[in-house]
Amino acid sequence: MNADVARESNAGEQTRQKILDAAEALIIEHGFAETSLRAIAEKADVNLAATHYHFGSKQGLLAAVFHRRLEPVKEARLAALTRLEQNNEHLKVADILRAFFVPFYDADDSDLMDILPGLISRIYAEPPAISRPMLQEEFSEVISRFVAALGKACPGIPPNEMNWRFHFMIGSMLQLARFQIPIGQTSEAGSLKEGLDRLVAFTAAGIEQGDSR
Amino acid sequence: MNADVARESNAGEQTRQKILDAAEALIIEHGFAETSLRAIAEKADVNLAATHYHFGSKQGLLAAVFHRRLEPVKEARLAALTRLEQNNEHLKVADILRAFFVPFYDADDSDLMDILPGLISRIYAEPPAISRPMLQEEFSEVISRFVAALGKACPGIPPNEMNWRFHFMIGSMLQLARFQIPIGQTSEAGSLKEGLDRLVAFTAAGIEQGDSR
DNA sequence: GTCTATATTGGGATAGAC
DNA sequence: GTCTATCCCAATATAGAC
Repeated sequence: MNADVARESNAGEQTRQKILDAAEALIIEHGFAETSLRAIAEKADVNLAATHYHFGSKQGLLAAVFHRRLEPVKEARLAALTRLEQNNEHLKVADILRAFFVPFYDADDSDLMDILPGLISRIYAEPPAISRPMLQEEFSEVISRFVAALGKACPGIPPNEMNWRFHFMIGSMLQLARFQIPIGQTSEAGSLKEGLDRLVAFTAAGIEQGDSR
Repeated sequence: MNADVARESNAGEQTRQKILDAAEALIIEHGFAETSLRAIAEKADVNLAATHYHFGSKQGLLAAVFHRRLEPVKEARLAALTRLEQNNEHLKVADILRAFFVPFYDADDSDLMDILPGLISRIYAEPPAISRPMLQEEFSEVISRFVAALGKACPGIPPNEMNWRFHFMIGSMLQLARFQIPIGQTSEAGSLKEGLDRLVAFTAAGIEQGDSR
């Protein structure tokens, strides 16, 4: 993984990556509107003009930052679900949810594990005019496949209702992403892994609710 | 309600309110960082300098905007829970959750109903350095009282675990606040009221999960 | 308490040399 | 493809008259 970065030996591509890395870190920490191109260029140790050369505008940089991370998550989620469907006749809700969460919280690359939740929760924090199209673009396929799988696992729940439950599930997921531990709780040894288990249990209960199996 | 606004007849207080109203609307629509004092002054039809006179700085205005709305919500939530506890021996989880949600989604004043969800989801969207202290300040008492009530309603669940479930519940609530309908869903006649019922059902299932009653 | 006018900063974007 | 220098604008904030 990440061989694409190492392989690029020309200076231009390296600069591009440095800018993306710096922008990503600053956006996670401060949000998009609060992050200036100047701050990004300084942290990346490149010239300010390079940001415009590579990405055209601040908006273009935003899109690139997000797309670089979201694309692999999308693929991993779809692949995990496909694997699940091939190996089992009847899927359990908790397994489907895990296939959805794991590429997000628990990437193979442990650096990514620190990055993804913070980054995605930022997208959702953007004004709907910005976040809606981006989420639609990056996630509509994933959402429809997972909602369908959940519907199949819970035959009693109509599709429209399952859409809503999926919606609430996303909210819980984001809450874990934003604040790793509950507000007002003193720091706890338990890792993100423990939060993930709790998230699966909580959302599975909400999704299965009222279904007769 | 809102007699405090009408009573203030001196011009200063009227200006203050106009600024707060305008700022609130713009923050809900665009977010805090994206809203300029100029835009606020223009919408409020007051002079730019008046914003500084009344609130000192942009940050000060932010705090005032939020506090004006959060204080009544806090009081309403605590009062609703107290009323519930006085009239029943054993509370149902769904009723406790309703006492928490209703002052938020379903205020008496129907204008407020449009304002509160959008505003509160904005607070959570702010960088943690800003949102954490504000949420702690405004909500810690409410959280501890509601978590305690939920714990009493579900004797099988340890307090630490209930903290987590409460945390996830907040996430679902915010998701409904941010996007009134699920992403990718075509507009639906159902009002916010319908979403509220679904929210109660979803979160109650997650909170009661594993409890033996 | 409200206004006009202005100081000052910071940020996005671009031109043009190398 | 990268740099320096600069343009231009928008924004926060303040000074001082009324």
